[in-house]
Amino acid sequence: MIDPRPASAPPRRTAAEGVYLALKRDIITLRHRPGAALGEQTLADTYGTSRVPVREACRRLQQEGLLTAIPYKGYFVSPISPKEISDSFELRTAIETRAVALAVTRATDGELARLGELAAIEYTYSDWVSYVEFLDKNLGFHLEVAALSRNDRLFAVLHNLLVSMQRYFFLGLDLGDFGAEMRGEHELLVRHMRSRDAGAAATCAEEQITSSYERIRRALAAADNIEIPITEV
Amino acid sequence: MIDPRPASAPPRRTAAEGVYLALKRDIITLRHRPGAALGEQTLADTYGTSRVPVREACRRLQQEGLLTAIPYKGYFVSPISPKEISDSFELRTAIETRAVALAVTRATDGELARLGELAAIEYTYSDWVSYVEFLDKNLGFHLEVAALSRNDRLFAVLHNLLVSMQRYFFLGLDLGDFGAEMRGEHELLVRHMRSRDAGAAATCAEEQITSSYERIRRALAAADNIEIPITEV
DNA sequence: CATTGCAAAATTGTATACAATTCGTATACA
DNA sequence: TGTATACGAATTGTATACAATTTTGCAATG
Repeated sequence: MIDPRPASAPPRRTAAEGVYLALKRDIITLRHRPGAALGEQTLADTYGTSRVPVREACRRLQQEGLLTAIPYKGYFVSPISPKEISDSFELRTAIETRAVALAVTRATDGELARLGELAAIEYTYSDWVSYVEFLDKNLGFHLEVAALSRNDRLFAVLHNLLVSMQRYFFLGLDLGDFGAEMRGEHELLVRHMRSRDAGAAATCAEEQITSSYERIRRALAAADNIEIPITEV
Repeated sequence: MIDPRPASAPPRRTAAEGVYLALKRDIITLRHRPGAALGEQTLADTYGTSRVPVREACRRLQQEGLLTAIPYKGYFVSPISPKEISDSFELRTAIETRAVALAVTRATDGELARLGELAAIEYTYSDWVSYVEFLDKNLGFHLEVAALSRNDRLFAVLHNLLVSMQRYFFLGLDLGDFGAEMRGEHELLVRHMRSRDAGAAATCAEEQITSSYERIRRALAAADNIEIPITEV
């Protein structure tokens, strides 16, 4: 008899898993500001469990780059520096452009059609709720592209990267009114993919990632004088 | 006062760290065959510690893809499948070609000169010791290229990937007599980098990674009839 | 003979206690 | 005043005990 569980079993609902998810959410949404000091005992008290599950959660988040451990000081929410943002986008470009090219050669027409549906997302400017919803759907779109590459290892790495990059969008930066533009970009990308032009699709993806980075960079520069939680430890 | 420790502090010599390193080495060198079953208690006995440090080590190795956990069965050394090898090389190509291109634009002449020294490595065919030594130096060369990209995040991901791929070279496959050829490839790559031609260097790197993959693929196909620890769980 | 129920065994998850290490600070001393 | 040092506080690391969950073997039953 074959194990009835799906290939990648969903993690059991355990205390460690709970702390991991809650802490991750709180870090990504910047409820814990970059640079904030945490401690195993404090976290254990906060989340109502003991230090052991907290340790496990923190080690995972550390490996994902969201937490930084300083021995005998505690855990710290990894600071967001301009270089970290730049590095992340650079790595993302390297991986995601390849993912797009691979997806073009491997995805079925049906899958690309479905991807087109996922691309039809926007947000309304200065509407926070709509913006957060958009972020979630946008992540889903890019993860789907990654999945269509049919490369599990690539998917895992890109997934981790994209999730940790979500944090940048919660900085409260005024990126501007780009809902429609981004939707257009997404749909253009899918169009290139559906016409099975790997080169054009990859180039298109690279341009879009670059312009996304530029939007953040500009907003960051413009917000230079206000309170941005970019810490220098 | 600035913390006198280097930016990335070397991990303390702790029991968990010890188990992690030993287990990782044993997995990479295939002392633990792919598919082999391990268990927390067994490992704790083996390495002379308790289950807690073992758990931590296993979780890390799991995230790095070297271990697979099956609930209430134990940990298993991740099997090596043709698809896993293919996926890994694909991801490696995506990241390393970009690393090379970035290094070309960012490394100093001195750093590239030093890289040229690291490139001067060979192995003598059918000499296992020389081969293992070569593997280590070869990893060092590619890691140095990654470091010269000046992208910490890219470095971390590529580092993890390259280390886990070392396993493939311990399968006992007869890759053939390519010591001199690979040295030539390395030196050609460095030459392109020193002439600051990012495009040529990236293309060169991609070709070399592909040919490395082809060597493994051919050897794997040739060894199809003999005992290769490619497990299907 | 297949299926179900159940209890024992195995494994993982969690809490707690304690050991080990490091840091900060106060104090002694030159 | 500057420096060394010793001690206490804080933090992480480890072991052990126990609880929770799942698997497995076996027998009973249709």
